[in-house]
Amino acid sequence: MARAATTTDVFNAIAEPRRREIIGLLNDGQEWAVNDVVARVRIAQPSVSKHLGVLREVGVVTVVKRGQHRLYRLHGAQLKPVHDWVKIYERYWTHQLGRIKQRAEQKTMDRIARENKPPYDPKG
Amino acid sequence: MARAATTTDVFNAIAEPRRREIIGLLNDGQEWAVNDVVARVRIAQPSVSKHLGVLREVGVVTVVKRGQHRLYRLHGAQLKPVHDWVKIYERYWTHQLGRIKQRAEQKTMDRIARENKPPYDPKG
DNA sequence: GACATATATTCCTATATAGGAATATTATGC
DNA sequence: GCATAATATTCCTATATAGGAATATATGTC
Repeated sequence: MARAATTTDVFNAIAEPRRREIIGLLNDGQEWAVNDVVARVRIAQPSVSKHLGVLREVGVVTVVKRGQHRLYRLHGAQLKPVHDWVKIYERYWTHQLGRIKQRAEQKTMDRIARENKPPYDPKG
Repeated sequence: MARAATTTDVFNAIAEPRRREIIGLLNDGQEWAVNDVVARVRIAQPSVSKHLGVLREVGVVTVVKRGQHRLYRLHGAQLKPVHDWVKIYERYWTHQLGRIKQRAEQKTMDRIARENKPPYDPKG
């Protein structure tokens, strides 16, 4: 099987750094014509159109026609699943204990982990 | 150019849902042997090994050998860049205004956006 | 209608997957 | 040393990119 399409979900869509860059631009709450983006990120216009297309397919941007322009707007709420997912792991970098205390806690976890393993029977 | 390698950064690594699933398992603070993971997620062992390899390359998991086992442990701090990035967009879904107020605010933003555009000169 | 502007689409290529199957590697027990 | 267990690696294939180049499709202007 190949890798999932970039349009499969928002996780795949934002894996591409240029798409994150574009999302960052649109975060000013304004509507952006394609050429506005082009002028800022210095990616060729067809590539920008394609990236915007991917973002639109996953709902991260919306688009309206106005004259010969297509105005893109960020629909940031679509990024929530990423936030929800990664938030689960927040405690790994926030809630800063001192290094020493942290290491002690780590050792405790190690011991507990060893005592409790295995959490289930692979052959069950 | 092809898509960036899954091991390029953590954004690419977590785009694959099965890898996120594995990360979720390891979040119990314990060490997991490969077969423990295999028994839980019902992906073939070679695939699990490969997924763990990708996660290891981007530093999301660490591994130690113990006997014939390889014990994988989550190093969740490596997920911080994802959190930092997506946190920028938190205001799109938290800080809940009522629907009506939200829509009014939206219209205000629309007007401001129109008045202020363009924020720079594409031909400058 | 001719022409320019804004944007999308098509065609191309190199590259890299994810999974399956088979096999290799490493460690353990006897 | 041999069988077994645990894990990694290799080989295969279908698929899907991202970007470049060229072109197509509106739309606006005179």
